[in-house]
Amino acid sequence: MRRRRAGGERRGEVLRVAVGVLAERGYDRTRFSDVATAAGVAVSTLQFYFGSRDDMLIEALHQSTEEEVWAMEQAAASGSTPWERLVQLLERGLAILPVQTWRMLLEFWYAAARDPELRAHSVDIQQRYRRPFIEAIRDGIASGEFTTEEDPEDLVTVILAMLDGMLIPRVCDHAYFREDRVREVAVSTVASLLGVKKNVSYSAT
Amino acid sequence: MRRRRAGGERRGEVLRVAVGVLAERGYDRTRFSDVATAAGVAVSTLQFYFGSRDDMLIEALHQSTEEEVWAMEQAAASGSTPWERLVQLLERGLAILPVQTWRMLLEFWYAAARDPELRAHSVDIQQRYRRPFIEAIRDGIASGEFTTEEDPEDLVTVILAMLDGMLIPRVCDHAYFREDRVREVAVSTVASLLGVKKNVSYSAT
Amino acid sequence: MRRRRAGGERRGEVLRVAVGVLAERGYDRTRFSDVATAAGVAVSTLQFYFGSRDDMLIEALHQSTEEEVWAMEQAAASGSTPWERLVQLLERGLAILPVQTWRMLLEFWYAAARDPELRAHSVDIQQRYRRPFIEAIRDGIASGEFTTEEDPEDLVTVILAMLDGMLIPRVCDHAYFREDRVREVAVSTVASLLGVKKNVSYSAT
Amino acid sequence: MRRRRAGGERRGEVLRVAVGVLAERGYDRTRFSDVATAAGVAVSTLQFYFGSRDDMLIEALHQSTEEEVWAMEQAAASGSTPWERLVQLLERGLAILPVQTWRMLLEFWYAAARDPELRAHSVDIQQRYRRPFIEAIRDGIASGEFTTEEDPEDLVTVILAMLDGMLIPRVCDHAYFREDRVREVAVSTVASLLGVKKNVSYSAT
DNA sequence: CATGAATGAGACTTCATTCAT
DNA sequence: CATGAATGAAGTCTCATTCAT
Repeated sequence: MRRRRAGGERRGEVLRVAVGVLAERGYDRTRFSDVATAAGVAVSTLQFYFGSRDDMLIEALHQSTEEEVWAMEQAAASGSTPWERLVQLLERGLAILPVQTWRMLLEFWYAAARDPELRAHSVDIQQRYRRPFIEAIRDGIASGEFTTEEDPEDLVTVILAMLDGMLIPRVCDHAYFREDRVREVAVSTVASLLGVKKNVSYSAT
Repeated sequence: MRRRRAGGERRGEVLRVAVGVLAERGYDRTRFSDVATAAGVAVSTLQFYFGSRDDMLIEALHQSTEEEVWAMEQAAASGSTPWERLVQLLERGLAILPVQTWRMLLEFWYAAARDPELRAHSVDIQQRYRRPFIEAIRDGIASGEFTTEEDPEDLVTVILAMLDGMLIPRVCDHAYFREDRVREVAVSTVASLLGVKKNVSYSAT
Repeated sequence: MRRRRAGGERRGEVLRVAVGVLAERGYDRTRFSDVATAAGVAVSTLQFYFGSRDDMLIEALHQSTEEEVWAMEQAAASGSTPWERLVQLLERGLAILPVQTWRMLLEFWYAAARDPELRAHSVDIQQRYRRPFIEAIRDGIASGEFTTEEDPEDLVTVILAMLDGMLIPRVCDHAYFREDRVREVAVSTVASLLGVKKNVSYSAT
Repeated sequence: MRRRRAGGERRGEVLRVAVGVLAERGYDRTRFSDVATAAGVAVSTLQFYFGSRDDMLIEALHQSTEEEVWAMEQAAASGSTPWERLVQLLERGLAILPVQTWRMLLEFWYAAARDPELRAHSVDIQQRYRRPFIEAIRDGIASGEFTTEEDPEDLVTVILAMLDGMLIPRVCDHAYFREDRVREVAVSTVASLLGVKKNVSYSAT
């Protein structure tokens, strides 16, 4: 079983360092000594804080995904109409963020593909991630703002796949991935999918 | 230096086994002994065949991605009109395949995010992966079959992101991912993006 | 990179054991497990102390040659006249010491013949080894005690070659090598080389 | 037990290659594959020729020391007076030869220090090596050409130690070792040791 | 609270050797 | 005669973990 021990106030700082190292090196290549060096503490201190190596890394994954979900929930709160909310959500998913953010997300999904406990967590994360999208679309359909015959669930699955799929060119730093152009195309894709008129809608952002 | 090609006929079979084990366990957790056991050969035989563990796994990644690209190129050849070709490509990307296939692909992108040599290969793979899509869209625009003002390059980036993003629910076995529904939504998304009438077009498949 | 200094007090003792094992078995045949067994510690402890096998052995070589140089410098300090000092130096080089001492010295020169870093060290060691000889001879020439037209540098090269050459019969335990007789011949050789009257001088020892 | 198998005519050439590789790399670091690469044959061919790795290397050591003894015996035959013969012997020992020669000799003594079989061989080699020196000195004493009260055996021990000791600066490529100067000093050392007048004698060479 | 010392488990790698052809 | 395929033995190295302070 994974323990979670207490520690001094530096624990929080060290966890943040661990997140960075994890994003940089990847789960299986992040050793205690990497984090220890980066944080300027002894290996045994990490064990004192977090227990085992897995505990440390899992906590780092939880922490960073939690932040990402929270950011998405915030984004949904900042628009008034369904389409505006949806655009805010898309903007967040399409934002130009430090590559570390994307690496960590990919890290999480990759790890969740094999670790049962992480997989369970990933189900939870995914649901909370999807919710604001689903609600925006449901609202838009209800109000007649959106026109579609598809189930909002499936629409969101496709929309989020589109966003998630961009992790790959981002972490691989693929040249064909032109952030600005892609944002526009992605938004207009969603617009056409929901029967929203592009010009009007996107200018709303 | 990475050695290439040593060993007799069994080498090919063993490589195929290595692909399977790699998909199952992931790069960093695939040990020589795992593959040796699965293939029924000695660990030292693997080293005789491939040189080092890394060489073995990288060759496995190359091999399997090569197959995937090849499958995509085949798919493009089987349609007559641009839209039919595009649908064939989408069908392949959306096909119900053994989860091992998706795991291996994610494995590849994940590994390419950190290994410079793999990253270089990933650029090449990605270009070849994109090409049939780009050509189909260019042809469709040229013939007037598709209506869009976006650059085909960016359209493909988004379309492939959509397909790639589905790797995540697939490898994590997320329940919200309903293969059949998603295929339909994805195809109609592309249709609407290119100004193709859904009903007519999708029935063509 | 070679790590330096880790571990507690036992490190020094263990290093001494390593010197012994190295003299006994030779560089390339001294395994971690040999030293570990001899020292009564775990193999991983040796790695904790020294880093790698090479680091351990090189430190052992440094340590023991250092001692040898030091002994020679001590010997030079114990004579008053140049000839007496020289005889002390010769005595040290000709002393009846445990065969381990000679083995270790041969080990060092042998290893230095191929390892660049050790070779550099060997240059330094050799210079310090030669110095007391050179000084004694220079002093003897200056005071008129020695009569020679050769450069002291070259004289020392030959004298030290004579001493070093005895490593071979010693480590091979060759029967023709009669310690006592050889000491006398060697000293009288040096005496005649420097124009010193044997009887008087050698009795001084 | 060490076997010695037969082989085609290339065996002799390959053995010569093995001698070179052995001098270059040292006993313990000379692998089958090193010799195989250098000789352009397969590893299994070496085993076919020589049996085991040890057999191959021991044979290489025997071969090269044999040549060295033979060269010394030749040198002794080329002088008429005892002193001339002795000078010829010294000249051979002091000759400027490829460093590989010295490396191989050191290799032999080093190996003989630990391998019982090689040690036995080294006793034999040493005796044959010493003989021409001893005979020259005995002859010189008998003829009154040399004046000494020491036992020729011990004199040779010291003289050969002087020559052997030069292996070290040679294989380590020490700068203080000035071949030409050292040859002169060494010969005059022997001259003074035997009561031979330097000027006359060395000019005889 | 935090750390350094010490260790065991587990993996990669090297390399001589066996065997069939 | 010579070689390539395949393997087992043995060693080094990495790293998480335990323990005493």
